[in-house]
Amino acid sequence: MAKTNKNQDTEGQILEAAKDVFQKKGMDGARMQEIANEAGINKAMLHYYYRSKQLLFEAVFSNAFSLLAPQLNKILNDDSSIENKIKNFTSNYISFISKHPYLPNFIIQELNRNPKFFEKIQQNTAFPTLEKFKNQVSAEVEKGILKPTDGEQLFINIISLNIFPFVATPLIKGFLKIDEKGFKQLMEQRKTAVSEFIINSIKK
Amino acid sequence: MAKTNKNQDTEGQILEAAKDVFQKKGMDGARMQEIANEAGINKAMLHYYYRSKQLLFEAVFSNAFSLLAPQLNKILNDDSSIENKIKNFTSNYISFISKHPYLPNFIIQELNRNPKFFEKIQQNTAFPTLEKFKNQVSAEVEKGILKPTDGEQLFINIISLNIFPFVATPLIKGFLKIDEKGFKQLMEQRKTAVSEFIINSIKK
DNA sequence: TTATGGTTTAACCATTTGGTTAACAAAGAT
DNA sequence: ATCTTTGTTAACCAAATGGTTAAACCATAA
Repeated sequence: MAKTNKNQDTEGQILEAAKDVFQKKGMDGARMQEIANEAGINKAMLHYYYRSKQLLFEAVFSNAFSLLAPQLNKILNDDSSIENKIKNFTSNYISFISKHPYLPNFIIQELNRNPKFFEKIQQNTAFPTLEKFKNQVSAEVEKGILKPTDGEQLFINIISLNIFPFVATPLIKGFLKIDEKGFKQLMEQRKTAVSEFIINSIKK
Repeated sequence: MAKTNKNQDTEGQILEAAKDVFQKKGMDGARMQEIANEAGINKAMLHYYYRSKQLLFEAVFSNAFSLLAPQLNKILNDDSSIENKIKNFTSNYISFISKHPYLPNFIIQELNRNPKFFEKIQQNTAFPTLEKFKNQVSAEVEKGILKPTDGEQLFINIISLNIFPFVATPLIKGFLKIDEKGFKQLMEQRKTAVSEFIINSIKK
């Protein structure tokens, strides 16, 4: 069994290895040889399947981004109340990122390196927009459910509180003098602490 | 006038150029030649004054970090009330970073690349600790000024809300469909919006 | 004036790195 | 069986890059 076909999904192995290396080291720090080693194949295969480092990188980046986009959609385009959305998003997002710890930093870093990537991605992925969220905030303010609140600022606050600790993990570990275990505990607490913090602030 | 001395502070020019290049491109993306060009001198001078890329980088990094540390001290080791600290810090920090936009991302990125830097820095710089802040939060909770609040989580929230938008600028510009001007406006609003948001949440 | 010492430069070097090539291997098609 | 296509590899290449060197430069102390 196994090994009937020659190409045991080499392409997939490459993408997997590339994901690991690129997410840990970034475009500039990553080495094609290291990706090949990690995939257990010859370096020439990387070019056979993906032509260039740049294209391989873009494949990984698109992939990562399209993993994150649906997460954001949960808060932007869903029909529950703002309060429920915040609760769900916070808890889900922290769970999700705990499984993909390099993801947010990778995306942010590479977006800073080359902001044009955003446009490139925007076309491929089904892209979340803010309109609905802003309207919903206005509506709930009007109804007296929320205090006067700017939807854009609220959106920034939500993603800041949820994403930042995973982007700045070493900084937080350093200041709080905690190790990986302590960090995980803290993030576990944040699944509820963050949404409470936000809701306390905006709910009338 | 001028040009009496041979070494017109070449060392300083190098550091300045290195700062620019390293902060924009990171350790891996930076090129010694580019730093030399930006400083308008021969590449060999970089090695004459700083021995190696690694050491030049560390000089820049230490410098950047010791610029940021005092900012954090404002919130950690100062005698005003929690509420006032948050107000002052938020406003000051956003002003400060607007003048050094690459700083937070640079530090976070390079700390992720090599978390050991933290220890290296911790020895040099007068290093802010969380003890005082945590005690103060507990005290104000006890006195009934604040709702029950965990000091560590509050600290994370404060720095998340203040720093994240500057780390993830391209992301935010993308989602909100705004340009540099719109972004600056938004950050200007945040000088008060963020502290109100936090205080609304924790004040009894 | 001329040694002297730090400063600066052009040329050079070894290594790394992304990418290519040519030969080979394994299936599938005929 | 043999031809053809696809997958895979070792060896190779040119460019880039961090770093070195030896000579030139130049302010100044003797």
